[in-house]
Amino acid sequence: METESTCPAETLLKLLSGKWKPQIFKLAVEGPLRFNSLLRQLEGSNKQSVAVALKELEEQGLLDKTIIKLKPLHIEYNLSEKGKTMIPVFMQLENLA
Amino acid sequence: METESTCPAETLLKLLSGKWKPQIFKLAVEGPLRFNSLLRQLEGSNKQSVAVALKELEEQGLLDKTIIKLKPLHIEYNLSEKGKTMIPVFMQLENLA
DNA sequence: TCAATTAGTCAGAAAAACCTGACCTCAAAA
DNA sequence: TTTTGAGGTCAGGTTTTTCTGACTAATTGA
Repeated sequence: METESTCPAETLLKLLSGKWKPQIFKLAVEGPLRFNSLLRQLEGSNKQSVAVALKELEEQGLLDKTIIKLKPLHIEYNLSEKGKTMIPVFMQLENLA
Repeated sequence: METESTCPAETLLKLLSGKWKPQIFKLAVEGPLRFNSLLRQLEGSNKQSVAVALKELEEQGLLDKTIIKLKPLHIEYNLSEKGKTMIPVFMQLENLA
């Protein structure tokens, strides 16, 4: 993933660039994500790509990763505050289709 | 460039996916484009990539290609109506930076 | 203790995107 | 009539992204 650019919109588009990030982001808007169930929802995807996408979305500050220390101990990904600020743009994008 | 997707936002993001499309789109918002001058403005770019990006943006319906039959006969790319509907989203994207 | 589930990592291969340099067409200027 | 500028195309190679399959670690249930 490249980072530098002089065009702000380009930078933003890059946040959701990649084959799986837009879909993952959309699902994150709908609710918390967990690795294996996400993998099953993204038809044609694979562990590696989903893992990388999740890690990048987390590094970019769009998702928060939480370890849930209950019953079968799992990990949850939720939209961060920064992620939430992107919802309106994302929605506008959907309505343009 | 892939096309099919079930996520509308993804489809839209794809319209501006690729190394040069966001910059080209931005410049198109500012005014008509011509091939060689565009090439000079996009530092580090090359004929092939710019030609492909322009062709795709045109196919996607974001740019209109016009042959200007005057004096030195040239070709102009302008934002289409569909392209114009994307300006607000694009601007919002810029403000998120 | 053995198997299953969750959440990954890693190396290597395959596919997609991008770049380079040579070449082409058309029109006008020298 | 050779050169120049605009606007490209094309083959081939490099770089980036994505995918595959094997493997790991922690926890839990049988």
